[in-house]
Amino acid sequence: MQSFTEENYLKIIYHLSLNNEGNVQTNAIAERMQTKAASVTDMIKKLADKQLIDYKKYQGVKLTESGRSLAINIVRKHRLWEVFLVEKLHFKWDEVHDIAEELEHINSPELIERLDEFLSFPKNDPHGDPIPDKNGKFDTATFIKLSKLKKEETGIIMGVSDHSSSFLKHLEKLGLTLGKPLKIIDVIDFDGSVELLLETKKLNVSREVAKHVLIKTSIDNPAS
Amino acid sequence: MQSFTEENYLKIIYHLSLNNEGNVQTNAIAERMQTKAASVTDMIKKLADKQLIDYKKYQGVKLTESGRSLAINIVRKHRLWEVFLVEKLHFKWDEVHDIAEELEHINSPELIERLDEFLSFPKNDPHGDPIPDKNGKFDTATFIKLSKLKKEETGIIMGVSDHSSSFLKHLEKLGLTLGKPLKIIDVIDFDGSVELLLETKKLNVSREVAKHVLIKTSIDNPAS
DNA sequence: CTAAAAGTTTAGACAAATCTAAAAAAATAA
DNA sequence: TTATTTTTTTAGATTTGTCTAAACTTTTAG
Repeated sequence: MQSFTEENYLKIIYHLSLNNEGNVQTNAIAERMQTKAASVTDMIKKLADKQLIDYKKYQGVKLTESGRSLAINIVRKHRLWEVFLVEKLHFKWDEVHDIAEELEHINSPELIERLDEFLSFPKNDPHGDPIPDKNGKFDTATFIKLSKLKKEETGIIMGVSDHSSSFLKHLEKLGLTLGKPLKIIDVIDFDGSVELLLETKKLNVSREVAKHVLIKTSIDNPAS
Repeated sequence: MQSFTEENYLKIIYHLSLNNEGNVQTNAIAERMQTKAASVTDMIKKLADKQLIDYKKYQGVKLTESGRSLAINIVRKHRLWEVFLVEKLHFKWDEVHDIAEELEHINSPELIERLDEFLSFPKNDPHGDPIPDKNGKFDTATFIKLSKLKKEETGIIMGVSDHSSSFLKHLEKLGLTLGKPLKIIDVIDFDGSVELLLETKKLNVSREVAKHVLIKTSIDNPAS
């Protein structure tokens, strides 16, 4: 069994390895863990001893099969608890991260299977992220950033790539919530902001925001 | 904020102080914490520094107001999670203790208030123990042990004073579950075992078992 | 009331996770 | 390709919670 700290390292290494292909660097881990590079090196050695990561000095790290499997299980727990908090306890989507961050370390496979069932085996968490099943399999469908859409294109909001409370609160205020359909009216050259029709409402969204909203595109009435 | 370990010490000191009136002894804590007396002394000093317990060398310890309040909050969380596990996730009453032991340390007052509401503000946990409200108040009604009842007396099973899985499984098998009404047919002199009518079923219960079943007595049809 | 037993504390050590400061390796730039 | 910067590692220290062994109080028994 792993300590909370080890679990957090594994989870962070997993998330970092999704963004960049190669090995994960010490400094990147240190930043995410809010700690110092020296501490990361110490922990890295420990995780390598346990065969949870591959590590060669100065070359960064990579999860092994068992390390990856542990990390995905933590992600599964985190996202299931987020669903519970939003669906059952009526928390808002910007309020659940920190609580799920604690709950994800509760160690009881039986509990998680029953929770999954209680929630009717959800496929996605309240931010649209896919929930791995108990074997670690999950939808890898990647959505396109709102900022990549062109004039006239349409789609549905499927997720976000920034989970900060301030960003989520802002989206809420704009009405940009999961499942909402939208159509691009125009992309403004000057600042890259996006003018769009959200259901029936017209609004302008900054490029910064558009970069973190994930869209499933759809064919917009091709006959017209 | 307290560490998990500190919280466990407070909780154990609280439980021990319910049984015997005086101060709680180092060795008693050590036994419950599965640790050594020397370790307990170290922790005791730390908790005393934080003004969570009163401590004089060789004299045992006693919770202060704030220590007691923290301990009761942990008990509240433990019992609410047990209700959740049994009522919502359909665990059996003998399966929930260890999981609740982990969940009780999750630190989010908002979470606990919402959980309480989600569960419709239960007054008792699955073993009949009272759940403190958010101000730390709770029913102090103490029930009588089944082993204290006399021939002809009747009552309802309200709780248990042993929470071990083996004991609870045994009760389940006998049909001795919360809310069941019973009447004493006879108390056997030889071994102190109790013959009783449980609803319509006659059965014999050992003295050891009877000592850990808690009863609310009722007047048994005094007219007859 | 003293001697033995029981219970408690101290002293010194250890493992886990962290830190600072300094050394070493790798990457980058002139 | 050498010098500088960036990144990473090592060395040594700190904190938390634990331990063993020994010393010290308190309680109990004769």
